[in-house]
Amino acid sequence: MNFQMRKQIILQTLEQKDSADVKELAGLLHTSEITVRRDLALLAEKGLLVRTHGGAVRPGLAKDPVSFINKAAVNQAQKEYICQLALREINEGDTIFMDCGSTTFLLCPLIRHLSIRVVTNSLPVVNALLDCDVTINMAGGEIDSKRQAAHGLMAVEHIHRYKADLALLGVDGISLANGLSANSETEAEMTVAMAANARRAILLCDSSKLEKDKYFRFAPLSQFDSILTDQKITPALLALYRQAGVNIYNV
Amino acid sequence: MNFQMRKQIILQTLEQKDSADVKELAGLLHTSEITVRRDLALLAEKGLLVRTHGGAVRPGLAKDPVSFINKAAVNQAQKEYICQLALREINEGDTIFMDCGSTTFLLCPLIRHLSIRVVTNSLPVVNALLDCDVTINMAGGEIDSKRQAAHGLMAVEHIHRYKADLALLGVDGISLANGLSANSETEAEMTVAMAANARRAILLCDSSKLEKDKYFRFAPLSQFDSILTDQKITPALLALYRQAGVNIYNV
DNA sequence: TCAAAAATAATCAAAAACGATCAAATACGA
DNA sequence: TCGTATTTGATCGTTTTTGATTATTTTTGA
Repeated sequence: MNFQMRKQIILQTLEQKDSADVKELAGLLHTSEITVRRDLALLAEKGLLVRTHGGAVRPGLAKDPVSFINKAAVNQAQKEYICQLALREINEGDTIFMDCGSTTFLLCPLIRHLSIRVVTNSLPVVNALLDCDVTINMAGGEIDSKRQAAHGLMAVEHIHRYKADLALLGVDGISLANGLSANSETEAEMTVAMAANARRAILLCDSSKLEKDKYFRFAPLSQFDSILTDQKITPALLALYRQAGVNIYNV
Repeated sequence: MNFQMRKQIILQTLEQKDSADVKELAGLLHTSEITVRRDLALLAEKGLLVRTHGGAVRPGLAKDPVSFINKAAVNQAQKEYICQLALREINEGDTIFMDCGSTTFLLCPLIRHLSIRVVTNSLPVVNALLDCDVTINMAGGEIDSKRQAAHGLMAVEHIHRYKADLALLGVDGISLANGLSANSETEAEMTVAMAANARRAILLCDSSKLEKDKYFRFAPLSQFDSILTDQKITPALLALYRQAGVNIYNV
């Protein structure tokens, strides 16, 4: 058993299990722990793995988990429910716009295995979709540190260069009277741009945001194809929206 | 049993088992170990196999699976030294291009307190500069999962929309004879675009990459203002570069 | 925070493999 | 058959790899 062979087995093991410890590898390779350590040091030097105390992990695993602000925790159950509804709207091969909402972020784990193309301005979404079957396209521009997303002229221009089958959009507030409203103009701009360049634009909106107006009104409901919400919405409100001609779904 | 016959058997054995040792082959070929070694040396010279201590492996097996993530760990001390040199080139108020190299990534912690604007195509750089005094602008486009960076037409176009005071660029290989070379065309494209749109373009290049040619040659040294490297460079090499008119610094 | 346990790095020694050199065997042509 | 060239094998000093030992560092749990 020479170094090349051990290297194969070590890298293969890491590929399968993400990590391995020195004892385990020594047994697997029928060699001593010191030899394993030496091998790991060599492979780490080439960046083929990352050493840990007692073993090694795949390089991808060691990259610092980016600490994204997790608004997702608020109303998470409802948001995850909405994600399930959104998932049914996605077809293999689609190109999809996803904005920087917390709901779209929660959708990411559910679409990693799909052969689709995602165009987004959200850093957390990009991060959640790295190394999977999804082709990612990020809109460039000035980065808003708070929202961890690209906004502004360049970002909007970027979106206008693409045509998507579907836009999945979060929104801060919706009301029948005033349509969509947001806490920030730049975010609203992005929502409008994505909706304008997608064949279908769907709003992901948990029931707590319905009939809430935020400070900046920016679009009528008629510009969107449908709203996906959760089961906490009252039947009366649901009926009211439908009566107004809005396609709103919670099942 | 002549050399041609042995060659057949050796290559066939490697094809079947991926590797073989000298003892084993000597038995198989009914010959001495020294003869096997001589055969292996000849075959290795032609690239038909790769020698190891005690035997040989198939050429494919010895190749390192390319992994771009966490190259930062390789030669980290030298790279951090280069970052110190680069830091001196940056002035408050500057707009700076930074590409997706591991050296530029290591520079991030050192510039978080500066009031500058950074335009980059690298996700790790963006992440490392979130929530600090730096204004970040990310180039949009298709995301290369391996390199964790935006590349391609849109990304290059994005860069061309901006003008920077300084471009800090990593590079895979530099040689006096062939100039800059890279492992990937898309990365080279970005390097060229950034250099073209910056008042000063500086190469960050640890000494291990000097006089190394990678597979894609893409730019002459004359397009760059200077090279920053580390102290492991030999004085002879340093003199050689300076004699050729290259501004190269390691202090 | 400290102390025990685990893992590591450093040093050294042994074993295996290697390269160089030379001698023997073999093949080949005149 | 002889002489030469090529291939093969043997020997020996050198290098590489491996494993053992011990001191140091890192981790972990109180």
